[in-house]
Formats: sequence, C-alpha cells, structure tokens
Amino acid sequence: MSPARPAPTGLDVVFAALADPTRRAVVERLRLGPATMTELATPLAASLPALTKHLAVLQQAGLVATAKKGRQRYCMLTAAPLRDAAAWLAEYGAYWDERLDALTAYLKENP
Amino acid sequence: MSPARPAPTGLDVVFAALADPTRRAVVERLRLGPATMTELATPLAASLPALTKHLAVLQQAGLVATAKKGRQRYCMLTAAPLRDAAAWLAEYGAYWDERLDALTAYLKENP
DNA sequence: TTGTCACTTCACCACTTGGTGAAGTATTGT
DNA sequence: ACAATACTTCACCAAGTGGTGAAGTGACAA
Repeated sequence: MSPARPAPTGLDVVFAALADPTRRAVVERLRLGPATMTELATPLAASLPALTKHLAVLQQAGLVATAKKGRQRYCMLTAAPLRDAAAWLAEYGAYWDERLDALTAYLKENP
Repeated sequence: MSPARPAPTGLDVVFAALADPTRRAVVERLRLGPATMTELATPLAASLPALTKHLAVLQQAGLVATAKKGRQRYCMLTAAPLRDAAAWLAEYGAYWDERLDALTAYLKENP
C-alpha cells in the first residue's frame, strides 16, 4: 500500500502557492486591482497555458477569485487565507523577538 | 535547452519549506527548545532518513541550525527568514484590513 | 459568416519531492 | 574488543510540478 500521506491542509496549499515566484508576482500585481489573464501574463512573460495552471493553484488556495465577463476572465485578490499564514508566522516573529531581546540583554551585561 | 527557470530566492525556499506539514511540525516542536533527530522523529512518526531530508530543506531555507555533539545532532530554530516571509505577508494583511474597512464603511452607509 | 480574440484543454516532457529499505559511519557503553 | 546507538548515505520509486506546442471553445467584430 502507498504510504498514505495526510490530506493537505489550508496552510499547506497556501504556502505551496506562495513558494512560486510567478505566483507571488501575480498576487503582487493583483494588489493594484483586478486584471485579466493576458494582463497578468504579459508583464510576467508567462504563457497563457502556464498562467492558467498558476491561477488554478492560487484559486485552490483561496487566494484569488475570478469572474468571467464576456471572453475575458477577471482575477482579484481574496487575501483571507494569507491572514492564516501570517498568523502562523506571527508566532515565530514573537519567538524571534524574544531571542533577540535575550541576546541584546546578554550583550548588555557581557560587553 | 531547458526552459531556464530563475534561481530560487529566499522567499521561495522559505515558503516551500513551510508548505510541508511535517516540516511545520518540526518548526513548532523546535520552538520549545533544541532537539535531536530522534527526538524530532519519534512524535512525528517519521523515519530517520525522511527526517534527515526534511532537516536539509529547513537548513537550506535558513530556518534551522544544527550542531553535532558526539553522535547526536542538535537542531534549533533560527527564525530570521520567517520574519522576511511574515513581512511579505504583512503587506497583504494590511491590504485585507483596508478592504474590510471599506466594506464595513460601505455597510454603515448602506444598511 | 467568417475571422479574430481570449482564453482553456490536451498530451506530453524534464525535473523535483517525499518516501522507502538496506547498507555505511562514527561515537559510545559493556 | 564487541555491540549497540544515532544517525547518514545510497539506490530506487511513485506522484507531483511547471513548462511546452497544438488543438479546441465560446464571445465579439467586420
């Protein structure tokens, strides 16, 4: 039998989606407002088939929503899952701050 | 010639490292303090060869540092790259907050 | 109606990932 | 000296990823 990995959680797909530079570029572009597929593809020098796949990944992760208008497809940010990811990371920001504080305190006493 | 993808950046490898639940579990465990490989592997029900690979990914991403002591290998968090990732996400947190504010303001005026 | 435009889908490819079992390497305890 | 411990490395595998070119689909324009 195959090793039966656990089903991917929300954080899994969100982080995986953000691991690709093209997809992060799409998200960054989408922060300026909605865009069609070609509007996204052109400045990234990405082919339309490639972008279609990336969009599917982002949509699967819940990071973008799309709406067909005529023969164009408008994509827009739905940043909610980013907040989950940010929340996960925020805990480690706090951890790191503690460590930094401990280090500076140590250096203060041991110059 | 192969399509020549761009070399992975810091954010690439950090997000990719965090996309795996086993690796996130390692990071979470490491928040409680340093641990050896077997101490990490046992509660995760992961084999040592598998964990060695995961550790390499985390180390590559700069998330974990290790030190050999005798025949044991102590692993500890070096959360600095998490801050970069958190900073990237924080901008979208702000974006999302703006949108939420805009939505609540809209609902206030159009009840 | 006949193109053209904006995608989407398909079949395929090279490469990577996450896992395995088995063998190898130091280090440590008896 | 010998065996156990704590990994590491190796060869391999199945599945997934990111890309391609070519063909297909539906909306709009001439």
